[in-house]
Amino acid sequence: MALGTETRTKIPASQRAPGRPRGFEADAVLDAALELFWKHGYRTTTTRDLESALGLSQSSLYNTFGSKKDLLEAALDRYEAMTDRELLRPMEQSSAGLAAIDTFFVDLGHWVTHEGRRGCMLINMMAEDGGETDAITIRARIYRTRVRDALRASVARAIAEGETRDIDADDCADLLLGLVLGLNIAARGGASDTELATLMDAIHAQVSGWRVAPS
Amino acid sequence: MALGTETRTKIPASQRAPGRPRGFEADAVLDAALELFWKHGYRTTTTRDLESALGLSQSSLYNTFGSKKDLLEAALDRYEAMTDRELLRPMEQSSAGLAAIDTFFVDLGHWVTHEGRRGCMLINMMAEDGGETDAITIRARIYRTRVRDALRASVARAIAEGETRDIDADDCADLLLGLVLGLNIAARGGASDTELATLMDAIHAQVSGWRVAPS
DNA sequence: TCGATTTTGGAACGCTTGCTTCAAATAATA
DNA sequence: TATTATTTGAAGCAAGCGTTCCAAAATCGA
Repeated sequence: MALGTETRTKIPASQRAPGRPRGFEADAVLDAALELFWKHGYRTTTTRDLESALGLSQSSLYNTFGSKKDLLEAALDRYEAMTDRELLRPMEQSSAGLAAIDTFFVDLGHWVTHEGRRGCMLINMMAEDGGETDAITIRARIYRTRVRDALRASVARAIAEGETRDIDADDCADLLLGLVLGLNIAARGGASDTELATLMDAIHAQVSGWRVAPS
Repeated sequence: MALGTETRTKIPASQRAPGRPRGFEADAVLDAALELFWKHGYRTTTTRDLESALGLSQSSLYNTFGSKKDLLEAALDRYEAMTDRELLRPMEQSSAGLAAIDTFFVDLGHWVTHEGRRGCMLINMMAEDGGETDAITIRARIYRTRVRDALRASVARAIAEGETRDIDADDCADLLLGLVLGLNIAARGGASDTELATLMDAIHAQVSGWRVAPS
């Protein structure tokens, strides 16, 4: 019986397809975890919360993802893909100038107020972490740069097409990034609907003010 | 022996000056607690942290202030007085228009970056709490209104004195308040010195752009 | 069907949390 | 000095945290 064991070492364990299969799909679980971290924050989401919301035991959770921080990282990967797809690429691939910025902020407004004022998860994490975790700090910095560059490109397009009066693309992009951060914390931190709408209006008025001919 | 107890009930306990006196000054302790909450946040500051930093035992702490949340409230009272004195009243009492806004943002820049990027404590609390605690939400809302109104008054002064071109004071104030929030989260959330300086420059450029004659 | 290998549920661990308890210490009053 | 009222320090409490352990369950190649 106990013969023919010599072939076992040749095949990597990851390809031998042994053992009990998983009772869940990792991606679906990641999306559910993303939802929790996004809505309630990292620290306040406990592994017990995850257990009951994701429908799998803590042992499976740790067995699959490693640790709570690892799970957050994996969820953030998915989140970045989401923002890329739904917020940033549309602006980057648009041929419009100021109009692209307008639609970006409208989309962002929906994004951060959707389902109980979740804000932007990456900015939430950056605020919650407070620069203590390198992985988060770096991730947030890259994200900010990405948003700023996309905004700058739109402003540059507007300038190139003679859509605007004399403005500096970098200053505009920096200002808008600051407003993205401000809008996020306003949405997340309990500002009223009125307050939020007011801020959105002010941002829109600002962008409109860059146009050559007053609308 | 057990005689002459009839006078005891006539005098209120708070005025009879009995018992062992405190070994600390409440105001100094409040300032130290404020420091901790400001720098490290509310949740991450434990009662043991307070115990060792304030130099008094937890029993004294609870005996004097009630609870951790009560201590935060008392510390926030002091913080509000600080911001009033050092940030808001100078702008409110200034006779300048746009220049008052410029100095406000310079002061704010120092304020939020001082001693390891503490940000503005009230905005920190509003972000950390996420609209869950009414006391915090209301306090933050009042503060935002206060900042916004002071900014609006300065813009209105600039308009009245013909310092600016055609702008709307309310839109400007809302925009600037959004930038106050953005600057805070940038400082608190691990943005680099360069990034912060860049944002400050963009804000300054924005305010300068409101002037009639380009500087 | 056997043995190897993995996942699963549940219990448990060690640690930290906000808060309380209580006897000892301290000081003004009578 | 005895009484009374208050603070203080140390220990302790129950609950919650992230994480680990382990026997039972489930699958596949042989």
